Amino acid sequence: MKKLEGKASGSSDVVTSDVTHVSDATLRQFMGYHMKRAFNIIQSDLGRTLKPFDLRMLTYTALVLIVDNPGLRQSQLADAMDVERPNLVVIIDELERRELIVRDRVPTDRRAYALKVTLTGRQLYEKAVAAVTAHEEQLLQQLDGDTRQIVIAALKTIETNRGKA
Amino acid sequence: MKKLEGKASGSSDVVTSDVTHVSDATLRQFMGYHMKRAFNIIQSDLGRTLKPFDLRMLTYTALVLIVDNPGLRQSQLADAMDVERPNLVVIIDELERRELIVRDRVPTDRRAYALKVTLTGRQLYEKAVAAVTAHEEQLLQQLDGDTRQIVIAALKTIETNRGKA
DNA sequence: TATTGTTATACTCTATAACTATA
DNA sequence: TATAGTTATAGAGTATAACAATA
Repeated sequence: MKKLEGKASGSSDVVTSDVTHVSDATLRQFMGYHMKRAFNIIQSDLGRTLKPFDLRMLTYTALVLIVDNPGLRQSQLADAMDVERPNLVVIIDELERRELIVRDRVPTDRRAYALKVTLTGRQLYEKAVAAVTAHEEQLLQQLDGDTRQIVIAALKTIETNRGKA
Repeated sequence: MKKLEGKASGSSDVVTSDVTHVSDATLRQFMGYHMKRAFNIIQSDLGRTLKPFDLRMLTYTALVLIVDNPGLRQSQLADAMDVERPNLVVIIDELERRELIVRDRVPTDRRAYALKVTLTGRQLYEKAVAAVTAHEEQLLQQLDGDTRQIVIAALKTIETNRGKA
């Protein structure tokens, strides 16, 4: 929580309602509050890192998953990305328009597409992954390996508890 | 990462591109990836918790900070919430329209408003905080106190590194 | 009947510029 | 001239219903 300077109420005690320091006492214990703030920063920071490649977090994630899983179908990718199928369509459209991936037909199921990276896509992937790795190293430089692992494990646990709360 | 069932390619080896399990090998090391997934879950889960009170994460956070900091100004609140001032206006509008808070004039600075909770607002606050606390307890039940503190400390560190990466 | 991808649509959150009234 | 709050607006992410083609 940022400590807000505010304007001191002066030497008099007449003005009683001036807030010179914002307290987040009630929120401090809530994971969601900290998560949101940290995620906002990661999101915008990562956006800056990906801008030179004309990628956003969503297009970057989709590209990486397609490279790692050639032949992936859109519904599988949507599931893996935790994105609704309709919202994935525009993401795939964009990657295809830029000729970073292709939509191949699946011979055994003519409803589906097998997503594959192109050479151009793979080259962009290499550069983008390197940039993101360097960026994360900067962002997390003060956290040691053990701490990172604890955090990642905790985040996965939260995932697992989805819907139970 | 959810393990996707996929359809087995059958007993033959002819179909080579069927993905039966989505690998996130490249993404697994990225904090931003896990953070996004966990935050999405917290966000939607929390939304469900706050729905009976007709609150969202943003209106809830604003209400709590106003209760904890009577007389807070909008610009201070925007700063504390990491929200742009224009975006806070509609949040405050909504809370005021529902008579949960009031915009009092600051006598010493007629440009500013001193935000204060009403009795109705305070009553909603009590119930909402209790519900959110219970919800978080459910969501984080598998994480012990030490782990939670490590995670929160890590999230704050990320906040502190804002813009450096 | 069920599933894959698609279209259309709506709502929320975020970000910027420009205005007003005060300081 | 700078600041507090506001208006307008645009972009991005998310969510649901309904459709055509195929299984």
